[in-house]
Amino acid sequence: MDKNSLQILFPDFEEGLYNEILEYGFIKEVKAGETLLKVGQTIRSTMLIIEGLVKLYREDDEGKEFFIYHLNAGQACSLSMVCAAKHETSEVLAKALTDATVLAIPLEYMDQWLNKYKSWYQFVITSYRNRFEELLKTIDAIAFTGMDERLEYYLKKQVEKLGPHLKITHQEIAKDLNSSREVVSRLLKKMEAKNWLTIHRNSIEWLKK
Amino acid sequence: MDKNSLQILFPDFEEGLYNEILEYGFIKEVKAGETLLKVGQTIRSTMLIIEGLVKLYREDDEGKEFFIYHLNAGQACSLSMVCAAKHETSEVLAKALTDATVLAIPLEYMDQWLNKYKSWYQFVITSYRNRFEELLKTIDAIAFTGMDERLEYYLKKQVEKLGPHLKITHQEIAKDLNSSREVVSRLLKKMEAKNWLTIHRNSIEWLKK
DNA sequence: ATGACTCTGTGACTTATATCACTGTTAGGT
DNA sequence: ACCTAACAGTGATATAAGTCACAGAGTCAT
Repeated sequence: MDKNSLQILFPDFEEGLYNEILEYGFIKEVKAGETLLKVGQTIRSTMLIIEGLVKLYREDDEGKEFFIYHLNAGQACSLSMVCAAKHETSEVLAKALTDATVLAIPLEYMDQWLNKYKSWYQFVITSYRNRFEELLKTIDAIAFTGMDERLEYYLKKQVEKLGPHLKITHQEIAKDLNSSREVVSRLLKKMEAKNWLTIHRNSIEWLKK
Repeated sequence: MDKNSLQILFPDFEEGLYNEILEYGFIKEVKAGETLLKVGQTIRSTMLIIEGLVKLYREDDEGKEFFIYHLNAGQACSLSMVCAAKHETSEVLAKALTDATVLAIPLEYMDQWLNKYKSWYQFVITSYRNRFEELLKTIDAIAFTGMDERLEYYLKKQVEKLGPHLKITHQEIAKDLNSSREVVSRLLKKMEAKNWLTIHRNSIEWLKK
């Protein structure tokens, strides 16, 4: 980890802030599929994503996982910020979708920097706002629309982050949407008929728009 | 508005902060039913609720209103904080449920105080965390449970804020939950049979727990 | 190439919720 | 006291989504 790559990911930070991040942050590497953060886990540091893609889930009592949003390089886990600030435990589950590199900032610096660096404060506020918006959009999707639109919204989000060739099974999609494989299969068929996508074994190719 | 009543509502603020609030904040009175904040409206100040109860909604394209949470005296509209900080527009609809008094803080002070007053920073962070949690709980309710549990959760939230005598019609409940009156009526009947509540005209009395 | 396993497609059925149509009930204004 | 609206209850039906059962098709290891 060097200053240069930090600057590319977080271009608006101040000079001193880069130095402090390099001095006090520590790198954590996670393999694809591994869990970064469990529900109920105490958070001791704020996490900045340096490389890779992380998926955030909400979990219910029976262990069902409902996908809420992605975090990619250059973003921070807002939840880890709020929780860290209050020494509380996680409310969400975070999994690495690809191999990922995460920079952990011990919570004492998170606090200090908010007073010290305007750019850090802006970054934190912006992160909150963006996550808040994602949550609101998720609520829209499940409150106002049916599975067909939710599936479309879900696929679009995946495509945005991962490109049009999605390596994913119907079963996995169903799990993320808290639906069932058969329903997803049937809806995908309909979308294929409309030429929005093509279905392959273990993958989907998005064509629309 | 005097310092004393501020101290009761916001007991953890610093001396200087009370003074600045009194100096730069301005009072806004709203009648029950009035709209405090519209979707798309530019936010120029952060709002602290001094008196009354405010309901926050998410709105869809056709104007359907989905209830997300309450704000009561001593709380702040987090959304107004995030938006204000970025000079952006509102993503939610806020309505006064009772006559309400709101203290508006012009956004320039919101920023300054974060650097100046530790207690203000704590307050902002805590507000965020609480609203974030509410949103996650709302997602849980709609993603993982059926209308029966959602109705129960909804009624409990109302009772928490308003006491066990809820002056509300089935139609209004249905609107908040994005359901229909008939469904709500039937579910309420079932709950009445279980002695969780009694149904009156224009009101419900909560008995459970 | 065979067998085992995972992924996908599909028809039949169940269940929850929404919608429609209608009736009865209560409160308030004149 | 009567009329009108808003509110509430209920059966019938429609629709979306979840579940069950099973079959075919691709992939992998031996």
